[in-house]
Amino acid sequence: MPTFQAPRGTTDRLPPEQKYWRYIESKAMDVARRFGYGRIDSPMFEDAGLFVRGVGEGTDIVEKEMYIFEDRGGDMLTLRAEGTAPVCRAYLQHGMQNQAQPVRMYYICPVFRYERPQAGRFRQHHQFGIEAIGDPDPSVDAEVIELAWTFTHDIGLSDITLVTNSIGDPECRPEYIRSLKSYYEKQQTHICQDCKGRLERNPLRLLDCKVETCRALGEEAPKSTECLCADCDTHWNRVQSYLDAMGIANRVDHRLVRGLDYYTRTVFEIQPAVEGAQSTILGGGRYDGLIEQLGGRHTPGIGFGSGIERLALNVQRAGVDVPDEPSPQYLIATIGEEARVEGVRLANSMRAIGVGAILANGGRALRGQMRQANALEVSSVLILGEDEVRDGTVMVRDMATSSQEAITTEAFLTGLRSG
RNA sequence: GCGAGCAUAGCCAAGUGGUCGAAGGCGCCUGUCUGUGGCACAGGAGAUCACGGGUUCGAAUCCCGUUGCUCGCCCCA
Repeated sequence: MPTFQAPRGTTDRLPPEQKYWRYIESKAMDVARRFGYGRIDSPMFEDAGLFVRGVGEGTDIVEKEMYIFEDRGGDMLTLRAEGTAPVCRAYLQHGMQNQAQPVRMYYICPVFRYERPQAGRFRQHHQFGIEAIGDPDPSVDAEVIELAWTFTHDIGLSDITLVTNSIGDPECRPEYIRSLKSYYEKQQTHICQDCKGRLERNPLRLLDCKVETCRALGEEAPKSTECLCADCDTHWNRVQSYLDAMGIANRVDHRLVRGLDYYTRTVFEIQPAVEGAQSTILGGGRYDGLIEQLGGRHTPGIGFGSGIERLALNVQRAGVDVPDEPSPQYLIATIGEEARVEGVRLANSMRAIGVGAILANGGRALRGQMRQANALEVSSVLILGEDEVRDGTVMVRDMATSSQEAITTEAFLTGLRSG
């Protein structure tokens, strides 16, 4: 064991894995561009109260998963525990209610939660997320879901399912929760120990219990979509008809509820086909009460978050053909100290005009330097020895064809400049 | 927070009490080829066998503790 290791639940992302991230991030940025979402980067830590007020005091995230600390000035801060609350905070702080609504923003950033790590779950993970704030219209729900669906397909995932539900709003949800509770209270003897606690603390979560008998009960439980008030019902039906119009198939699952308190009306997730507990790759919903909760005027909003580690895992599993990071183009091999100086000078000139060049390990024989070129998969090697230094030339060897020719250094650089 | 499994070089790993001053493979370095890669061959470097304690004449191997990792539950991306 080395003296120091990356902290539990964190990982080093090494060069060979970078291509997956570059791929996913570039697809994310491109889909955001097409839908008119602008990037926002918020701080990695925030006032602890932001998450307590936003996400909800009773949630697991706030209760036991936040990285919370007091800084040297005595402020209570929290490493970003989720993506939506900071964006809403920024919306308020910068007076974005004065922009054309909705304000569309996306982010790619790390998220921190103190959890036991396992497959697809980390203490520091990364999310691509979007938020559309300031418009209650169901077409925005449909747009956000369309963006999610487009994005997951753009990165090459096709064996995935979109699951949707509506959990109502403050007007109709209390009534729904009452009927849910009374249904489960009659089944007291059949539900698991955890669910007995949920009955008091968070009745909605009774629905997504994994225990077999509880699952069966959940199937038969009252459905939130059947208890919606008139406004929520209209909203829900419109979202569904817009999704229909776009041909986006979704499975309505009345057991889909989400763990953050701020959700209202539309909630949705995208799940891959593979079995496994940590399978959800994207999840979101509407949060019409959140901005008010954070001290602003009543402002509707909707968005989603998507875990990049889980996306990368699924991209690899699906065998998606991800383009390789470009390998360096030129390696400069030198023989002897005089040539070494020329090599340093040449590399400097090449880099100055924007061409990639790396100097071979000079302590090695030419043979060893060539082996290095091969290992690095460079396309060409520039060889500098006594002859080249004397003649002011460079030997350009094409590694694919094994052909080489000497040309003057000046001509070589001119060739590079002209492309 | 709860439960289970695992821990031998950078990576994969053999080994289940003495023949281990630890096999093999990948990777790395050198040479065969004194200025030329991929292949082959030869050689080399690299391991407090996670850490601490115990049992034993003897421990990588058995026992206990610690730490770490992995997987599952909870929850979530």
